[in-house]
Amino acid sequence: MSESSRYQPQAIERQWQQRWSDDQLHQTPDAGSHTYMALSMFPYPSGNLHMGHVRNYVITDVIARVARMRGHQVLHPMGWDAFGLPAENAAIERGVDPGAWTDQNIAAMREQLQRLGLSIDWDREITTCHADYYRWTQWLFLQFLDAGLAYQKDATVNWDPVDQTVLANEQVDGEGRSWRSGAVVEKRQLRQWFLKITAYADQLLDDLEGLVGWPERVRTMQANWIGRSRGAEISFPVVDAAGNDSDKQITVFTTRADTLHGVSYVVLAPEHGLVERLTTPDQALAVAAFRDLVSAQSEQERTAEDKPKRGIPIGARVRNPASGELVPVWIADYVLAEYGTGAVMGVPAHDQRDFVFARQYELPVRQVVIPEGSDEHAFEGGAWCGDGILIHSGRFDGLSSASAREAIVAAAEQEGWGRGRTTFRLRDWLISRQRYWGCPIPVVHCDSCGVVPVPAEQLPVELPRGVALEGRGGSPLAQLESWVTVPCPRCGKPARRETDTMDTFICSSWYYLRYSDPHNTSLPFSRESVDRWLPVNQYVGGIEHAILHLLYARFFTKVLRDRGLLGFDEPFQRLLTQGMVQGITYRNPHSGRYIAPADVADPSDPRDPESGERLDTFYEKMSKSKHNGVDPAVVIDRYGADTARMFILFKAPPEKDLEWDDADVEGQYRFLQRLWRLVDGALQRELSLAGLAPGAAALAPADLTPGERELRRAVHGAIAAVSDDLQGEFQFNTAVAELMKLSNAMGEHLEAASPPLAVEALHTLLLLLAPFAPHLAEELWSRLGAPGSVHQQPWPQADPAALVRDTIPLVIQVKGKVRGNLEVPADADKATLERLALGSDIAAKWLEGRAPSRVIVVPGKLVNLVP
RNA sequence: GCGCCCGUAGCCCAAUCGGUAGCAGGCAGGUCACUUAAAAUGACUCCAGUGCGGGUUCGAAUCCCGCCGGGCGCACCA
Repeated sequence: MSESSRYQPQAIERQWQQRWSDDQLHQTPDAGSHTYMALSMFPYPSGNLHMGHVRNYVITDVIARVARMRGHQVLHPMGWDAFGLPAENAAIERGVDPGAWTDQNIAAMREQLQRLGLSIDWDREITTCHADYYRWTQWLFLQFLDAGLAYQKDATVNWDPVDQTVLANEQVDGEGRSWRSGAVVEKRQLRQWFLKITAYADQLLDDLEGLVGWPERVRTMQANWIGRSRGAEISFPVVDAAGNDSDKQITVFTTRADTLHGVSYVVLAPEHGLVERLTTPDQALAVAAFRDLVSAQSEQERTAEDKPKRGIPIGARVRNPASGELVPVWIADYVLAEYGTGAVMGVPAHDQRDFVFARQYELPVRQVVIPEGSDEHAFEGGAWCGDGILIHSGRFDGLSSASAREAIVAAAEQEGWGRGRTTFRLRDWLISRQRYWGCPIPVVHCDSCGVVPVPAEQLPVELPRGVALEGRGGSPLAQLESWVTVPCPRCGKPARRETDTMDTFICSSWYYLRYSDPHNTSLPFSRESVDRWLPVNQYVGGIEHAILHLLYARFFTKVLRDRGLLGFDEPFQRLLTQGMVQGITYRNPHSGRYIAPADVADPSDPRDPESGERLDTFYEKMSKSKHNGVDPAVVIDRYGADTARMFILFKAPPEKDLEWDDADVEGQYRFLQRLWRLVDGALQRELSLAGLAPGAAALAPADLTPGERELRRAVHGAIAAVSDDLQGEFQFNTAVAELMKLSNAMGEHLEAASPPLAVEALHTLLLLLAPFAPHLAEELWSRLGAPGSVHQQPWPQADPAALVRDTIPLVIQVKGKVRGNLEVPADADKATLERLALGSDIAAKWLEGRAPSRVIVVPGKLVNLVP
């Protein structure tokens, strides 16, 4: 018979990848309604596959493979988020063509990806920077334009001085830094294109509730970002010097209409449009100086919470529409022009910021709400910001805050000085970018006709090639006069193309839809295809897109639904946010320098190779600058893709961070070798899966030896456990552990087992292994003579009969403490268990003859005797 | 400041409804076997009482309260 052999992944992996590709094993079926779409967030083609990618795609691959074995028609595609600044920067630095550079990177990365043995349907690959894709990005933009959801406006926007372009709010972090370049953004006044995402704010928020397959924290992050706040707008008429109402008024937004009678001043944002018109001549100079001061501050300085609040009265006064009282108008740096109405009412008694401000400028503090059940609240520490009962509020006295808010809004609406209103923190999405390597915005500016959309049949508006990129700022396209000047599509007179390109997040807001119909040349996708495959059953990607991409994609889906292009509300049914891959990191605590692990002689006592200083050791996200990265290609070269896959899946639960550890990789490699030897041993015995009729289920349990029964229990226990780990929450780490357990049990019992049982065990092992280590499973499947591909087999079913035990160890507790075990029949009822327990030596010893006052019986588990 | 998540052996991690904390699994360590030796392999094995303090319960890693430590989000949003 065959000689024993060694597991050599390098020899088998490429061969199977080729075979699968030749056999079109991963092609998406076009018939059937039992569809399943498994999707990874597509990568930016940097040219280098890193471990984070590997983790992402391996997780999705296992999900796709299991779905296939469970009988679904599976769509598991891949594509490239291929517009973006790295290509343009490479062009500027090295003079290469961004398109060619990107295509090269894609080729390199595709090659690396294919080495992982992913079951991707490459026929559906999409690339966002290719005209056959971005043509439809432009087409969709025109849909937004047509729906009134795309518009231009002058606005204060975030300018990234490093990347030389504007950014959306979502792309600036809490410290005011660009998500890409890390540079602190500047504020600029520019005319820009926006998408009206705020029109969908309510839906985007409300529908989060239905996304039960999403991690709670992603949903909260989005809810926070959208930031709905229900309140009221109240208008304060501006009065003239004599105290009579003028035709002007200041409208404030408040969530605390109940505190209206406590207003002691009204504050405008320094940038508010009314400031100039309302400032009295005697205050004009001071106001101008103050506004200069404020505008000189960065956003960050201005919004720091601990910063003292500064303000100045502008001389005007307004009348409180509820009390008739006249109060002064101020401007202050703590009021933001962009939020609400850019104006607030100052209620020092009931708002901490107003309180601080009032103390500083000696403005009156008037209490109009008292905590329920108390008298007056002392204002030593600050404002009373909770709800309570109204006082000093005229006709609203005695109402609770909640009912007062309603009553005051009702009165305001009736009397015409206010109304209920909801505001959002969410801003419209700024999508213009002053860069070259992006999707051109398909509009033309005509002196006679204004903004004219490029007619759909003229799409794509192709990105001109051979543009000189110098990185000097300003839209590179604007310098290409021959491209810019076009006849107006409407009147034919000379007009100018829009020279900004779109935010690349637009491209990624709909790519998942295109996979359903990637070669469609008359539409971005057909309604039939998109409704057949989408929404995505399982989406997998990094948490860093919790707000950005995931919010934009949800917005797009809703708009396209309203345009009749698709028939669902949400794009991603379930979302798995995988954790980071971290590498061991050494840093010299004095110099702050990162030391590559290869330069650390003794990991148990890490020293700086130059100075000999002791190094700090920790795990951090892999990155070039920290020298803590592990190259997937190196791991695959050494151990094979299956080992890399198994390690990544086993080392940590998918949503947790994973600490890369070479020793553990080695351990996984050993496990796969054990499997190989296990099968090798079976081949020595001339066992075969050729007939594939295990027939073990037909064997009466009574005919089995104890070892065989143990083996069957292990086999079917593993089926049950792995199946369970792979549905609902994905617990790949415990699923792999179950495989190890099974292999351990097989190591123990396989040799002594009769052929049908051994065959059943081997068969099952390979089926369960297939999604995790697809090459090895296929190779062993083939070596055992089984027909076809292991990847086209149905997922195994556990036989409940195999799991049944005759006796179980019953735990005897006395007063909740474990005192011993008793072997009892597995099917014994409560009364029997109680009798057995009470009659046991354990009970006799610990109860010392007393009868228990209480007996708790948990069938199949334990009996607790309480004296 | 507000909200969410996490804390179990030296390390990574398990533990349906609250029901024997690990014959879940792995890494590292130790002993032994095989070997001339080593590697590889196999067998056995050491190690925690679940961050801390209370509470509920017959019984708490699991539920509740308060702390400590770590991570994340939001934060002058009216």
